[in-house]
Amino acid sequence: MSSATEGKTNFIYTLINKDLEEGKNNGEVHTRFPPEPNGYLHIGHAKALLLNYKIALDFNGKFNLRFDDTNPIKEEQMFVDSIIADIRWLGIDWEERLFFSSSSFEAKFAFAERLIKAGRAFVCDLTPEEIREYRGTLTESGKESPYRNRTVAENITLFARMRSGEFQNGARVLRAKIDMSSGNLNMRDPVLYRILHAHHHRTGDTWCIYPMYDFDHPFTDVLEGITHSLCSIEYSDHRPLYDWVVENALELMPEICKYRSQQNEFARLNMTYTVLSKRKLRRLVEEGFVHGWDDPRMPTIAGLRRRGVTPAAIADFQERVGVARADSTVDLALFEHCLREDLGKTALRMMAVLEPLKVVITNWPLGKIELLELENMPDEKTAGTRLVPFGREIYVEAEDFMEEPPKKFHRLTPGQEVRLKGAYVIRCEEIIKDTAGKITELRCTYDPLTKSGEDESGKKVKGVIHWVEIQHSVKATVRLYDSLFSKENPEDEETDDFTANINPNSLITLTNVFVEPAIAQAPAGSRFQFIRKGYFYLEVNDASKGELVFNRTVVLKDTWAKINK
RNA sequence: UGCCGGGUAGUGUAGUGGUAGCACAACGGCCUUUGGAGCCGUACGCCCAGGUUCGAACCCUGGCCCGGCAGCCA
Repeated sequence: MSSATEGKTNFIYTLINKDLEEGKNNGEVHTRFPPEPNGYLHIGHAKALLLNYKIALDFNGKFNLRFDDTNPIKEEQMFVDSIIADIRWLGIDWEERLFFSSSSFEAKFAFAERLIKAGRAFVCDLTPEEIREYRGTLTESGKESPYRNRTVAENITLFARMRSGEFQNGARVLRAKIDMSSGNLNMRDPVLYRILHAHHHRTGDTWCIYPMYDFDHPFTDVLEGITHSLCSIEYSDHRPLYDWVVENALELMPEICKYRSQQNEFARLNMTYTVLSKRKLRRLVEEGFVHGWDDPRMPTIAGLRRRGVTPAAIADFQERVGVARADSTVDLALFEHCLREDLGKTALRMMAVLEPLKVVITNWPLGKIELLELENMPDEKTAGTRLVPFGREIYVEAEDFMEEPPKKFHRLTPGQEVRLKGAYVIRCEEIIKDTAGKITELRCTYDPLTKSGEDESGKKVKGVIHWVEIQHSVKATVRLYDSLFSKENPEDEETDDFTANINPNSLITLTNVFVEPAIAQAPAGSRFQFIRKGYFYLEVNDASKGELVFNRTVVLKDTWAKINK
């Protein structure tokens, strides 16, 4: 046991430690992350990815990035690119070990030939429908293919002819000769190769036969020297077949197969208020419920990135979630906690008024602007300070004023003073309304003795609100994101269609937002805490177009909202 | 009802024969120029029933409940 793994206790670390004690694979630990390039990575993939990566780190081993590209019909180079970008962004380093299953198709073909020669594989002419019928059912055993006893020579010839392109898609397959009466369907002479006349994004038209996952994956693991091949629970039933392939690889291809790779399964991630299946995410995109795979409401890595989520928060989340074999659904609140924790110690505090209410401070001299020095992070002095202009006309948050406040409302009311954050204490003297009775402006007075940091008034006000001086403020657009679904579990509940549970308020766009001038100087990609409102990601800052767009990453914890319920 | 896997606070996860812990959430309080952060505290759990044992979350037996599997997908 290495000291690096102390403190981490999960069944995978336990089994790896045991393997190490037993001296398996020369005491090496080598993991991999094997995405299929047919879609975008999401937070569930990040769990698997980081798990594999950290195992390699913790056990002083190696980690490979490998694209499982054995099905040219579904896979595209575009996804290879996006997946690589996402994994890089997460901070994963695969060093020089970027691999593609398709790179070793030739070795796999040779392995298949040896299986044939060993009498352990055969070319089968049954149609797909017939193969299904012959396979039997969950409760009845299958029956052997009439082609099962072809001679080695005939099989070799037919397999070569499959490769050379003589047959149409689906005409023939190569199958393993295992056991048609096995209780495990995967062992009932599984298909190893199928004919697919399709252009592959890497091998082009070199091949018209492609290996199946169950044949390709274990063999590739062995080739790459993977010691621990982690996958999700639904592959448990495939493990005997995985082992069958590994055993045969070791026996029949000893010149290139040295490692006894082993598969172990863990439960995939589920989270409340979202869906994590490629099929469902695809529906959200294709049916226009979101604006694309990288919509900030999507649980995709690309979406989370635009949302303002940090790689550190994702990594922290992955560790806290842990890993086990039991099905589980993690509370979204845990993810949000990880976000706030990371952002809380890295994001500068700034002021922005999302829904402005004009306040005129009647006893402030006309035209006078005072520059106030505010801390960028109150709990972290090294983050420094900035100057914030203050003047006669400011905006405050509309919700921070109430004419007839409920009990415990600590903000601005006709009878109650509040402090403007980093500035002065003000009192509301007059409410201006339009003809409809809507409040359009407040007339307030300030107390000159209450300047922040040099208060001589002795006043103890309960409330502190944020504000922005109008003249120097910068207008911005803010996208308020909330969870995409309004139900903890979007997929059960009474409806049979998860899209019925989409949160109609998952995106609210505010275009009349005013931010303090310092924020407008920041480059796109910056993250801020808007005081009292939440964490925001500056997605676009294009001065030439006057465009300033923020995405809300996560709200602050809100005790008042809770009291109010 | 074939094969495989799984059930520890609300959620997630430790603990593999010796006082059931941790985190998030919840609740109460303190503190606060963010109703943020921080601090202190409270409550809640071994699926059930038998058995073995001085002693069982852990071992045995029998139930119950949940998940996966019949692509030439991965």
